[in-house]
Amino acid sequence: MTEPALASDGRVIGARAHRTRRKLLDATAKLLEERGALGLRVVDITREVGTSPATFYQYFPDVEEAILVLADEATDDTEALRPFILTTWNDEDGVGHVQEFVGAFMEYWDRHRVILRVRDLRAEEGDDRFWAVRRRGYAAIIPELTNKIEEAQLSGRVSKELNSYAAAAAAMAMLERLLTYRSVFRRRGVTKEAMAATLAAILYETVTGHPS
Amino acid sequence: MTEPALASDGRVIGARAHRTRRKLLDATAKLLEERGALGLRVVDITREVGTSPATFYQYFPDVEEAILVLADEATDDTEALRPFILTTWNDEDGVGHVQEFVGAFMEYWDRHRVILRVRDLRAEEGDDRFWAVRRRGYAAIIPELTNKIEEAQLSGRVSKELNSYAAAAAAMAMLERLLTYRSVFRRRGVTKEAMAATLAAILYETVTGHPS
DNA sequence: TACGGTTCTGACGGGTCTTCAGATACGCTC
DNA sequence: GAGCGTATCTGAAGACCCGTCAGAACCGTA
Repeated sequence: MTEPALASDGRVIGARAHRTRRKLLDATAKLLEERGALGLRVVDITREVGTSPATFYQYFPDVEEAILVLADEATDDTEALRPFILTTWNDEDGVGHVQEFVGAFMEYWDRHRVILRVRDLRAEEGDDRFWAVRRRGYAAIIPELTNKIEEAQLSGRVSKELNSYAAAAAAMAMLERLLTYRSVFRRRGVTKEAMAATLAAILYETVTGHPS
Repeated sequence: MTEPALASDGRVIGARAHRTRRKLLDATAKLLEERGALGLRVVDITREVGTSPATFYQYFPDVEEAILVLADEATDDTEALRPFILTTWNDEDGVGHVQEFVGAFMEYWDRHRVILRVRDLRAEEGDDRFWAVRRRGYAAIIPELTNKIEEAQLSGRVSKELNSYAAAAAAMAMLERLLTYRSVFRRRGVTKEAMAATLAAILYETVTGHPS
């Protein structure tokens, strides 16, 4: 993904244009952070960069497309999580491995939360492009979790009643969702570490069936 | 909540105005469904109702405020879930009770998904009003789940390492998140029932510590 | 310095936002 | 069921945003 960028007329763009496009993307991310997805206008983005609206349309048909590109970039970063999920979670330090995975996931989410939120909203609203990006992100993770659950089911540690895919998705959903609420936990006095530990414990039990 | 509505100049509104306001809210919900949160404009809402933009501003300072009202109404409906969570989940038909709760939750979510999505987005983006509405919704549920988990911890069925509040929130997060992905499960051949069963199983185990 | 292609933007027609002041129509009284 | 007062609605207007295009500015090269 993230192919060589094109201008709206289809031509391959040069170095200067690439820098401009980059600045526009960065400004989009910044304003998304500051004002949220609903109040995001082309003029604001270009003002932020110090260029004209017309320039924006050279590179993106609309604001949503710029967000889509950002979402795609964030999705590339899912690779950072792969190493943590390719290890076995069944050896003596299983819990430790899971904790590392959860830690990596938390960091990943922190890096990209603003974009991922909009990605997920648009995907849920039924936009196919965001849907595809989202799926690509999970394709790196859910199948591995599904495998782990199926292993656990074969050894009888996890009930065969569970649909392994649904359970894997549930585990991811839980992680993902909770990370958006860090501030709530903080207010309630739950530290980042306690939260990571709890998430890891639930994940460990759900996925491997080992008691935690 | 959902106090007697006021017009933007502060006066209490009469029956006719109430009907107009209602139509505007319904149109907002409808367009939110059809076009999503990003492409929602005042003109479209008023065109849908067959009135003028000026009328909209009689009742709401902006589109977001109308969505906030809808979110508040959806939150009132959380009451429908209370009966299912006030039962004990520790008697012989514990799993059955959990399944009923999950079923009710799925229906609740189906009724309000479009609104709840935006509510959560805006809450996560840091808007205090949406945040408060959201918290009110969970206040009806999470404390009860937290109690159940603490009970289970006292009887030694659930690890005392878990932060009970975080675990309760995790369980809710999982439910909530997954329900937005019904269509994915459908495509993968997971039926609504299988999904409900899997969710109930995970929830039952997480909250009561009984093996499922 | 002059040239050619790449990149940027001023300016425009068309739409939306938001606010008033004034028009309308509801529902109440007689 | 006519007339009235007020609650409610809206047309119109100024400001701003969208999206496009033709032409201007820029940059690298020779």
